[in-house]
Amino acid sequence: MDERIKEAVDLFQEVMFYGTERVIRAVDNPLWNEYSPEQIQTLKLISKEGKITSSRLALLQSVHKSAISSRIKKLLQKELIRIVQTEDRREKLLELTESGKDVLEQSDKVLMEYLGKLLSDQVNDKEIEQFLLFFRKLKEIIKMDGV
Amino acid sequence: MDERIKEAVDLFQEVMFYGTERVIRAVDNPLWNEYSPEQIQTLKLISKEGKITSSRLALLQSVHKSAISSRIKKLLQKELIRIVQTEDRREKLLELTESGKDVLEQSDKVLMEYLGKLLSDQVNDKEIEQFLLFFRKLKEIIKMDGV
DNA sequence: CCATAAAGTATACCCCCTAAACTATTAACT
DNA sequence: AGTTAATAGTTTAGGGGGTATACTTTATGG
Repeated sequence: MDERIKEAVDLFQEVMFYGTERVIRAVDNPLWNEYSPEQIQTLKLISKEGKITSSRLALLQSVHKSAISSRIKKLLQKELIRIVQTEDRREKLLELTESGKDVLEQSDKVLMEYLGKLLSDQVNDKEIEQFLLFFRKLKEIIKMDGV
Repeated sequence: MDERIKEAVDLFQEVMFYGTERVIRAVDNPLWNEYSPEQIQTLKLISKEGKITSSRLALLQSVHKSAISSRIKKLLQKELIRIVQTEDRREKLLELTESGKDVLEQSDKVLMEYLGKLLSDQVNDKEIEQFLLFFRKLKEIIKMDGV
């Protein structure tokens, strides 16, 4: 295999697998102690789709439905989401409550400040364009589009 | 804030936080069912440093020492690592056993095949150079160098 | 020589995940 | 229509991840 591919894989592993964890822990904000990254992501997905079912969440997060089930339970207890019944009485559509929207908004703000500073401190104007290209390509590669 | 920084942060979040998880779950190999990503990473770090203490592992993985303690316990039970006593009888140096080296080697191979294919399928020869540049830059940004 | 610091361990408590069993409801097929 | 199969979710058991705190053992430094 190409040496450069090999290096890319190493870097991919190092940066994506382990670096991400470090960044998440470095974001020091009360919000992140109160809600887990997975919970926040769930809010984000619900917000993005407006209303969503558990099964679709499981699909989007690549996770077993029982994992979603317990997550939903916690979000309901915290009153960040609510259930909307549909005609099909097996399924439950989920949507954000006002408080859920607030939490999501705050979380976005915190992250934007942290990462924004990180990026603007270390990436100059010329590089930022290439960064965007890179991230878009990366997203494409790991097939994250809508699922 | 610059609109492009904003987009970069969004992509960063999406790709790094959530995309990584998806990739990890997509790597379908018995090895990954037997050993957790954290355990593998621990093996990798031990291998990289030859011998290492728990405290240094905690530092490198940005994790509380008690988390390392339990991880080490599991790796010892699986006989992937062993303890080497030093003069300072408080500390325990850790090193890989033969079996630990095997596991690490296999895991690297599996990952290399999976990610290697992903990359070489979707990134052409010209792009790969830029990929390397940006992974290196990314690594720098999230301050992962040696700690 | 004693107080303080450092390396690890143990425990309690939380989150995340899977697999398998189970309920309820709807779709499908003979 | 009536029975069978599929689908949406929940629950439970079991294992991994993490934190904080208290505690032991061993060094270090006044």
